[in-house]
Formats: sequence, C-alpha cells, structure tokens
Amino acid sequence: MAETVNIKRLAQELNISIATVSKALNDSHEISLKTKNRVWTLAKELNYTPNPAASNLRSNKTKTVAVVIPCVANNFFSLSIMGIEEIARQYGYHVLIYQTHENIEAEKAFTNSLLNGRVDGILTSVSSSEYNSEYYANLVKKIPLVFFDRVYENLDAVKVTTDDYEIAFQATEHLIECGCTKIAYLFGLENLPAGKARFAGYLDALKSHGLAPSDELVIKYHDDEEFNLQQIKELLGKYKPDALFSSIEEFIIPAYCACRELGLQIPDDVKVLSFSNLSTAKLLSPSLTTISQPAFEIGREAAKCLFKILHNKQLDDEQNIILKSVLTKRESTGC
Amino acid sequence: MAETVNIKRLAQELNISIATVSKALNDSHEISLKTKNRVWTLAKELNYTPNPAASNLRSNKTKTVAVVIPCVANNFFSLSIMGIEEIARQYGYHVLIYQTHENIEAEKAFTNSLLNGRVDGILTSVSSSEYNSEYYANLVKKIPLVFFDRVYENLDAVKVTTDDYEIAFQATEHLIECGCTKIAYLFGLENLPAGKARFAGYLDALKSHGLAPSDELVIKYHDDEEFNLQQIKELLGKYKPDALFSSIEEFIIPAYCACRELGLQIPDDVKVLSFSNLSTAKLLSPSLTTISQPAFEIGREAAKCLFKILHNKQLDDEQNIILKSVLTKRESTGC
DNA sequence: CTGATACGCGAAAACGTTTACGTAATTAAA
DNA sequence: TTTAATTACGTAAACGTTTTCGCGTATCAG
Repeated sequence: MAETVNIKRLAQELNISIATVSKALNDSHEISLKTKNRVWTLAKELNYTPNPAASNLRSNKTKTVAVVIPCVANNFFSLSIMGIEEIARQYGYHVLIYQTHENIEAEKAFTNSLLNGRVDGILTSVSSSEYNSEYYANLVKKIPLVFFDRVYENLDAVKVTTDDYEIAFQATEHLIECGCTKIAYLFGLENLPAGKARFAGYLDALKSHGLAPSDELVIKYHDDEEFNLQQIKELLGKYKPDALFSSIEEFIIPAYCACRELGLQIPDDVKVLSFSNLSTAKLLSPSLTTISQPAFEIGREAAKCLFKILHNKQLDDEQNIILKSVLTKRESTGC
Repeated sequence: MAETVNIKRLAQELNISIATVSKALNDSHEISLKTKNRVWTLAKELNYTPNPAASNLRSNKTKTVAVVIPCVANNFFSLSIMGIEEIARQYGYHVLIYQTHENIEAEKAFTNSLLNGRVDGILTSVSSSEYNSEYYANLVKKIPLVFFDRVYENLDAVKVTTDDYEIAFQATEHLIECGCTKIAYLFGLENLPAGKARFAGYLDALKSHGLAPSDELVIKYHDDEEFNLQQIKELLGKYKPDALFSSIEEFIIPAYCACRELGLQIPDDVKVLSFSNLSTAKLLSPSLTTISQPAFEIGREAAKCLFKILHNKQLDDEQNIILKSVLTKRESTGC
C-alpha cells in the first residue's frame, strides 16, 4: 500500500526485466503468453496502473484531448461536451475543458498552452468576438484540431457544422407562410460563418418571397442582458414587426420578456422563433418554435473525426461534415 | 520551428547548464537576476513552454484536477463546472471532466484511473444509483477529494452542500400557506443525503402543520421519461393531490405534461414547485416556482477548498460548507 | 549436420524536467 | 588574517515509462 507499485516492482517480484514487463503489459508479440499472463495477473493483484506522466514523456502520447469552448453553461455546448465525452470514453481518452467566455485572447492563451504535449488534439468552437484566421491557420499546422459549430473556414482542418443557411431559410419561409411580412432578425454570431449563414438564409428567404429586408428590423446581440431587452422593446415598439427570428438561444428570454412588458401576445401580435437547444421549449408560454441543432451528435462526430486523425485513419471523404438541424413548429409561430 | 525548444536548448544557446535554466525559470533564489533575465527573455523569444509530462514525472504535481459528475448536460452541473473552471483558471490548474451517467461502477473506474498521478485532486458529485461509502472511505485516504452537492457523509473529506432540509421545509410550508393539504412528493436522489434531507424537510413541514404524510403521494424517479410521465399521471388521476413538490429538475417536464394531458390547470387544480436551475423557469406556462441551488457558487467554493488543500493551507474551520438555496415564488404555486 | 529464422527476453538509452549536492568565488565575521 | 557564510552556478541522479538493439536458444529447411 505504501509501496508505490510500478513496472520495476512488478519486474522484481516476477524476476524478469522491466522491459519484459512493459512489453507484456502492452501485449507485445515479443513476449510469450505464459509470461504475459504472469505479468497481467500480478498487475491486477497489485492494482497496477501505468504512470501517465512517464508514459507521455516517453511515447509522446497523452491519450488526452482538450475541448475549448466559449462556455459550459449553455445547452448547446454542454450537450456537445456530452457527445465528445462519450466518444472519448470509447477510445480511452481523457477530456480537458477550457472556457474562453468569448474572449479571443483567452482562447489563444489556452490553445498555446496546449502545444507543449499536454494533449494529443483539440476540439474547439471558437469565440464570436473576433474572427482572426491567421492565428488558427498557424495553429492547425502544429496540432490536430477539429472545429465544431463555430469554425474557421478555408483552413486545412476538419469542420463539423450544421445546415445553418438552409434551416434559417426554411424557418423564415415558415414565418412567411404564417402570414408574417415584417420579420425582425435578432442577430448573433455575426463575425462567424454560422452567424452569417443564418442571416443569409433569412435574407434570401425574404427576397425569394418578394419581401424587402430592412436594417431597422435587425438588432445585434450584446453581452448585456438589460441592453438586449431594451433593444428588443425598442424594436417592437418602434417598427412593429410581426415576427422575431432569433438566431441564438440567448435572445429567447429577453424576447419573451419584451413581449410581455409591452403587452404583445405571442403569436397573435408577434410570432417568435429561435435557434435553441432548450429542453423546455415546449413548456414555455407559449411553447416556442425552435431550430434545434443536433448538439450531441455534433460533439460525437467531431470527436470521432479527431480520433480518426490521431490514429492516422483516412477520413472518409471530406473535411466538412454538415449535420441537419430540425425545425420544430410550436405555438409561438401559431400556424 | 522544427527544432523542439526545451530546457536543454535554452541552456545551449545561453552557454549555461540546464540546471541553471530550470532554476531560473522557476525563479529560484539561487540564480542571479542577470541570469534569470537572460533566460526569461530567450524563453519568451523561442516561445518556450515546459513539457508537462516531464515536469509531472519529476515533481509529482500535475496542476490538474478531475471533475467527476453524473452528467454535463444538466443545468446544475454545467453551472458547477463553470464555477470550478473559473477558480481553476485563477490557480493555473487544468480541468478534466468525467461523466458517470449515474453508474457507480463507471464512477469507481474513473476515480481509480486517477490515482496513478494523473491529477492532484478530485471534485465529485456522486451518482445516485447506490450509496457505497466503503469505497469512498478508502479513496479519500489516497487522494485529495472534495464532494459537492451529492456527498458521502461521515468521511474525512470536505463537503460543499446546500440547505436541502431547510429549503424543502420552507417550500412545503409555502404550499401549505397556499392552501394545499394533499401535497405529493416527486422523490429523487433517494439514496443520497441530499435526497433524504429534502424528503425529511417535506415530511417535517407536513407534520408541523398537522398534515399526515402518505406513501400514496410519493413517487420515485426512474431513468425512463415515459415511465415517470405515466407515474405522475396515475398519481394525479388516482389520488388527486393538490400540489406536486418535485425534488429534482428532471420531474418538471413530465409533471407539466401530465397536468396538460389530464386537463388539470396549474395552479388552480394543482400547484407545482420544483428544485431547479432552469433559466427559463419564469417563462414556463405557467411560470414555475423553484428552489434554485447556487450551482455556480458551489463549484467555486468546492474548487477553492480543493486548492487550499493542495497548497496545504489551513481550511478555515469546518469540513462542511453549506450554501443557501433560494425559493422563488411564481405562478405555478399561485399565491 | 549446418545455416538460417524465429522466438523470448534483457540491457540500456531516451523522453524533459527537478533537485540534492558539490564547488568555486566572493563576502562577512572573528 | 583566518574562518565561516553566502552567492551563483554546475554535475548528475532521479522520476517511470517505452523502445532499440542485441543475444542466446529452439526450430526448421536443406
């Protein structure tokens, strides 16, 4: 118990060399089954587990990956992590978590600190505050990295995303079909491809139905609850849109609150629809029409890709994996 | 760039020994300021970062902690992780995540795999499937460990919890004051101190107001959505309680759905109240009266304790830190 | 019977740090 | 002036693995 049990100890007790023990533990073909069994049983008996630091140092493999994301306390990201963790478990990998809080400097600091062999690879969903592709262009040369959801384009790296443009288009059409002609857009992730694609889908849907987009009907997300609420109230009061298309989950609460405070009925006075992974969307008052991304699957898929890369397996075909979101129509768009 | 930059490289370029470089980097008093500055500037210039594996191996410190929890995709736990991560960042620690999915065997396997020097300490919220204190009694002797929320009692370890008994008592009284006399209890975490305390608070509140508890009004959580829904529907149909006290967030959706399917109006026909960290509680239909635990602070507090232990600092006084939950009265208890 | 081949294992180096100890030069105390 | 203490640095061992290389023995084909 007090004695630390390492490979040397096993070797002594079995009267064989530490090289043989090491090889036996790694199931090397150089070792006879008889010897392997002796080693395995003693290892189990003494509860031996290899020292990760020593192993990492020698082999340059850590069996660890890092997940760098804006925030854990977010339905999308916590589901993604869950997916990542599930796959990591299957592959016997460990998972480190880093939160950037949308701060690109923190993001760089974290990823830089991971380049010295702390992890074998990185899974990341980048922060929305800035779009600095130079940094990542260099980074992807130095370490296996997979982007998910919030990605940098045109880089030599795998990206797992969703059909943002198409689903936003489809959702906008849904609002139009419900009779809306003045659809406001609550703009999030404006610096990122995902945010731009969602907005483009919205705009194109408007155009294809002969509706003119208007800057007045677009407001942008700020990291300030009160500010967002006021923005939406002003939007609703001043320009009287008949629908709110929220491109990120963070707008849901202020949107609902704004309507309540102004005495606007959802969906009669204004219809509401949002990108969201909220499990209680159907319990809201009224229940909320959502575009939900397959967060769990995104995490799984991203992790699978990373492990394929780490094991030098051929990636099936493309570097761009695109999963489908689903539009769930509920009372808030009422039709 | 191709050349890996390590301590040896720095030593060569500066024409000093690697020992001197190492000491300089660690700001040892043995090294002159002049030499330190030479080392520091070159280190920065070459973007040197120490190899963690080598450092861990030699020093037996990993600057890493593990968080072992049932599930990431849960409002309480994701907030806790956020708190933990924040403190870990301040102390320069890394955070590993492990999900047990309420499986005690997985839990043991994970924690065992952490005993070989992979981490300096563990933060855990144990699984509810079983209460096996022998295992943890041994574990806490082997590695610094802090429990949060879901704890093992009577062990020599720090525990960060909330005032489960008191807040459950208070919440039950609230229902009674709203005129309820037949309060059903949706029982979760029954094997754990937290679950037992909540239930005890409920029972004692009933008794102190002259209400008789009834087994018929208590149902237990199962890991099966449909089953829970049916259970609640049966409870509502058969025994006509005038309130549902849900001791865990997972009962909210089935409780609301059951009421809707049976045509029962909340709060007129039945009042509902739940432990929950749901951010959208106020947007539900009707808005939900909640007991919310300070999840973020719990994470912060637990992490702080662990780091104090790791730095051999005296823990202020007690091993039991108890934070206050808050009862937020909303429409679902309507009074 | 000889040479080649495979098998099973051990010796030792290597991974990049940290640290106990030694040493020379300088400074302070006696 | 001698001795002790301090300063600034170097040597080398150690942490626990993995892996290359080599060696002896057994097996087998010719």
